[in-house]
Amino acid sequence: MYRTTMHSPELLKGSLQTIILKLLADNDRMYGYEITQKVKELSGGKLVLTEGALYPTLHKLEAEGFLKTEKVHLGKRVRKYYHLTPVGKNSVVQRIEDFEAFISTMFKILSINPQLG
Amino acid sequence: MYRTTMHSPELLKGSLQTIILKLLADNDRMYGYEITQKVKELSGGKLVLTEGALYPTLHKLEAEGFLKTEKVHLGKRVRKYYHLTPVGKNSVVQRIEDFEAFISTMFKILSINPQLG
DNA sequence: GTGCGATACATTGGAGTCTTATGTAATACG
DNA sequence: CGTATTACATAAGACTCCAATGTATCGCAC
Repeated sequence: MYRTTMHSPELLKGSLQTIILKLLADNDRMYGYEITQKVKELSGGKLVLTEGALYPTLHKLEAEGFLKTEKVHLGKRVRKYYHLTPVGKNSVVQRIEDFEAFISTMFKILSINPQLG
Repeated sequence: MYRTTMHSPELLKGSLQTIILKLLADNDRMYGYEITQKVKELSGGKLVLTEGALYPTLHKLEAEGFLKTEKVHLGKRVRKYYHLTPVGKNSVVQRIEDFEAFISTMFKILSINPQLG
């Protein structure tokens, strides 16, 4: 997926949108590069987003109405800030619930006790 | 992935191999249809494997040396039992550790408290 | 004795998601 | 000034899974 130092990158498939939406729910507005750095920080370096995964996903979430953008000029450079739309805000709650349901089901199948930290 | 009543089937991508290997670690030998039923049972009906996902995955795991098969004749029908190879047994432990590491990282990013059951 | 649901295997085409590679360009810093 | 970092982006391809389809047997009710 988005490059990881863990052994099974496939596991992460499908969670990138959830990660992005959650970060934007916590931080009001962020730009692409900032998201990659925040993920690296929060995961203790275990998760490193590639741009090839990030930007197409941001564009898709925007096209689907979950995100809005505003361009900010910094000297000659243009930075694109993303923030949640009202629809986006609702979907964050839903997606985290879905993720928790998924984990709960996987714990049952894999016989994992639900108190790992 | 393998059809689910949850809202985000994409989340499950990448975990099918882990599920299969774990079931075979717990049950010594199983055949395809039996695996679909066991997953349905363990997940409380939330996860339903499709054959289009299951059989290619079983064949792939066999080709990679994680599984071996034995054919059992039942009247005119042939049932294919799968069981873990020694390599397969080692990989189960590894994959579950990877899965737990993934969950741990996701919990950090999504600010989820690790005591949902 | 037959029709139907369940059992049991399998393949194919396609959608979706991510990776690798590549491209462009500005800024910071030594 | 050259190199790492910041910052955007796209394109080709791999990989995983789903939906659809195919074949065939078995158990049971009617």
